[in-house]
Amino acid sequence: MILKKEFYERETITVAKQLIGKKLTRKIKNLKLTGIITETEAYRGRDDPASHAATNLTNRNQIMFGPVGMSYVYFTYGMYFMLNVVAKSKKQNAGAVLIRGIYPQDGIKIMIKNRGMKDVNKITNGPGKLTMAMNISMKENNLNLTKKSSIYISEGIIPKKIKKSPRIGITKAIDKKWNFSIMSKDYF
DNA sequence: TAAGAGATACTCT
DNA sequence: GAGTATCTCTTAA
Repeated sequence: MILKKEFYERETITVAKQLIGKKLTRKIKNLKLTGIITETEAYRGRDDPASHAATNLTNRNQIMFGPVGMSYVYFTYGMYFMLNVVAKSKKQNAGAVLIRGIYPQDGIKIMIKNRGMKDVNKITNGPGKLTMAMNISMKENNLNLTKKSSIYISEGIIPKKIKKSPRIGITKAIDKKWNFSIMSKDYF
């Protein structure tokens, strides 16, 4: 079951928490790569200084102001792509959830090849790593994740325990615990 | 095993 | 021109 648009049309933080344990699918031609989402972060709009959408509309962040359930891919640190899903309630002007980590399910061999390292526990446990393993780049920006296409998110497992932490790699609003994660042993 | 720094290019001011 | 929602390697203990 692919998650519908309504799933994303809620408070960004709620969506971030509920995306934990869901299944991310990436299709490349006849290849299928999937993984269980293990870590997410919520980024809101004007009320969140750490968010790209904290300032006015720009070329890069405009997707965060647009329709929910779309992908928001951007480039950072000169090397890495980040994968986000637009998610916000009707009251918010903007918002998105950063997918920070997955645990590989299908197509593990391909992901190992894309990453050039063998340890399955380390090939997709970071936002820059998973986009590399799944071959995600700016071409995957602004796609509809609620439809069966080259990327989508569907029902996965019910996580046992979700951990809350401050968000990673930011300097503003570090008091907000909007990072959610599970350990692989907490899947069931 | 932990800590530190370099790589590298795009976006906004 | 400065800063960045990161990763990996190197070094040292």
